[in-house]
Amino acid sequence: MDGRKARGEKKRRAIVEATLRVIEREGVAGVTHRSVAREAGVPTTAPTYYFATLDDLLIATLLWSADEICDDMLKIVASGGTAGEIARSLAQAVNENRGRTLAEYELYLLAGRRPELKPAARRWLDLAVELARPADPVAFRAFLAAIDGLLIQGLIADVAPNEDELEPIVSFLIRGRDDSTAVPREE
Amino acid sequence: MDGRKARGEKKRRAIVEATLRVIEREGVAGVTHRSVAREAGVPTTAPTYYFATLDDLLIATLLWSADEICDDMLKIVASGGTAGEIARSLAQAVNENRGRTLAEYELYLLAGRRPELKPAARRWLDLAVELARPADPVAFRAFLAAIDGLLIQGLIADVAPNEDELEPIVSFLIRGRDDSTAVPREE
DNA sequence: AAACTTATGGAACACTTGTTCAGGTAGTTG
DNA sequence: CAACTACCTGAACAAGTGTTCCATAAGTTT
Repeated sequence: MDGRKARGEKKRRAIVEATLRVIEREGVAGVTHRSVAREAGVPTTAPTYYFATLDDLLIATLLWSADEICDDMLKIVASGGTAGEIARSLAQAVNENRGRTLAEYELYLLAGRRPELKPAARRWLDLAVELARPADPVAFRAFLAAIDGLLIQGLIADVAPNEDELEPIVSFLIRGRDDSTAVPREE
Repeated sequence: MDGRKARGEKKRRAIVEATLRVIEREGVAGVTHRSVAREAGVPTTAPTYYFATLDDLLIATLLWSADEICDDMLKIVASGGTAGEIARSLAQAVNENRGRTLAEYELYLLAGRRPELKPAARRWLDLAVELARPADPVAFRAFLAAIDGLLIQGLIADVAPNEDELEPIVSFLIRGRDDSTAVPREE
């Protein structure tokens, strides 16, 4: 094992994390080699060294962000996956984690223009289907679509909705899915 | 009436339309004074002349795009507003008009970072509520959220969904709203 | 510890960007 | 038709961009 490579891997990840922070703060438009380097506290040319092109850096950030989204979802499912849990998570996403959510959607749209990124962007959707094994696929797809819509609309609301406002909507979507299996399967 | 001003107004609008075309093609990232000028067939400095800053140009484009979205929605409502009509519209948005839809969502997110743009970005939502006067506001909000979700998820699907795939989902969302006003499936 | 390899970073380059500005031009007015 | 004014634009500039390159430092192997 080469210690040099290990250190490199670490710095590489630090750069990706810094990129996500830059996007949270200034949007994808604010991502430049220099701004990322400043944020990560590495030399100006480090991002160029680790990522052939600026695009590659954004792609790596999207992939990493996609992983995090999946992790978050697993946590929600693990904690029961009730309407209340989901509503709390959504409320957090558009309030405390507003910047992060905004960043995730900017990266989401990036995938709209890069076919090779699509699988990563929608990984959480596939994972959700796999975990829930919905009895009524149509209702479940409506539910998943509404999640995205609630988040994105929460981002452009004058005051972002809180848990209590979201809960009835989420509840409606779950109930509508199939009354007999109101709660998603646990593991 | 000064003919000079009339001509200016026309050119101003041409620049905004060119901006939207650039966003469709290359994304917000591709918008520069020069790229817009090239697209509109006007001198390089014309965009700067008509819009104090590049931001102002994007803002004007968002406002114009918001108007168009509202127009489209009015058309759908005028044509009956059935699940089938809505599904056809959504299918068009993620297929024939894919670029346009992508552009609209990029501008949407722009509003997430510019509070003053939020009202314009969600105008179609307010208009929808006004037109529908929903009996069940919770269900209607779920429906509106799902619209956004279906579009954005359609943009990152490997193959965008067509009218027939969307119709059951839209239908489910409308039916859930209020069983007594369920729309009979045609075709 | 010497030889070797790989990671690293500062300086530099060519390029594009947003924006300024002074002059010219077209439409309006007396 | 001459004077005027408001609109418009081409050239130019300073600032910031992505990326290259090579000298150097750091780590590994012999």
